[in-house]
Amino acid sequence: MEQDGTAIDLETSLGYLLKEAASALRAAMEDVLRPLGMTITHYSCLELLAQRPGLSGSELARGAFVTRQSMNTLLQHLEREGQVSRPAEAAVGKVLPTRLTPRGRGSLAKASAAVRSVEDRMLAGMTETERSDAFRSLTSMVRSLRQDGVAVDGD
Amino acid sequence: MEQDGTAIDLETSLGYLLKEAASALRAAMEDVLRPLGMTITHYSCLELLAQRPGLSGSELARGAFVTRQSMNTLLQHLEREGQVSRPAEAAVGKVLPTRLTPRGRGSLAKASAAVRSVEDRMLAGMTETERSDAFRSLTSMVRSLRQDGVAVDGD
DNA sequence: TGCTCCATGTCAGAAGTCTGACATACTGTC
DNA sequence: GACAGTATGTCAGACTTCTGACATGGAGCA
Repeated sequence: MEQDGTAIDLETSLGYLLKEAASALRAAMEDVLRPLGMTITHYSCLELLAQRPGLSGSELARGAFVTRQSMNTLLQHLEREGQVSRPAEAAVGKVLPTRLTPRGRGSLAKASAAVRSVEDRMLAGMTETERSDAFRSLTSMVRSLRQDGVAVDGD
Repeated sequence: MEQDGTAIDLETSLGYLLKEAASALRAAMEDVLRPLGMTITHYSCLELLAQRPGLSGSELARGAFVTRQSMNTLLQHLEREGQVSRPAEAAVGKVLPTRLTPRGRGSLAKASAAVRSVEDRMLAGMTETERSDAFRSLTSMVRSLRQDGVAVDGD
């Protein structure tokens, strides 16, 4: 039971460091979104819809890195609150294209500014080289990890 | 409501890319840990204890990037299952130093091997330059984001 | 000593997300 | 046309984590 070879050194593990960075970003985003009564998934959903109106629930789920069931719960909530709108029935297939309402756009404007301040702070603490290195290496990490079926929506 | 300046371009956002990479890693780890009946936080807790025996609940929480309340729930569960042990009362202060039991070490051995396979796959898909670039830029991101109070345990 | 401040452990309840399951609709393959 | 395979939306239930709150113990300071 004492094989040293199987242990993972957390101090030098790239996976641990990635988790640490993601955790720091998540905490910082939650800090600025909480005063607005918004969660990260909530914000992500609105931001995705602003950039690509008409996205389906499943597409939004993939873009926000949650299951389509979780996104469905959120969408029903947002629809009741009047932040998004969906047709009662699908025009074609089962896909229900979702769109932002003016109210949703208003919520997003505040949230987007708050999130931008976090991202700006993050970028301000990095050199130009570090930024492009981060972009390149993170892209490579994603590609490596996606080799087999490791989709978020795993059913 | 239509200020283009406030929107965040998800395609080029380093924050979004970081979340994407972390999500891919999380999904890959869950895929290999689920057959072992273990969650990521569960595994993280055991791995931390293996490297630094006697860690307190709060310290484990910080190391696993969850609140101390969540870690407490997990520790009570692990204690009932006989994977970790804690003294009934604190020797000094309120701190309850936690240690792995032989059973816990056994669980960790399997989990650690599984997680290592994921990390190896990730690293195998990256060049040596990308690995060191990732380490450097992620460290910089963490430092930038930690500037103000963005601790995991936020109370 | 007495006081304030901070860290820890814990309980209770709420919120978010997940897995499992089902019905339905499109796609391509024979 | 018939079929299997895949994708979507949804419901139900369970699990994990979170926020809020409280009590306790140590550290620093007047």
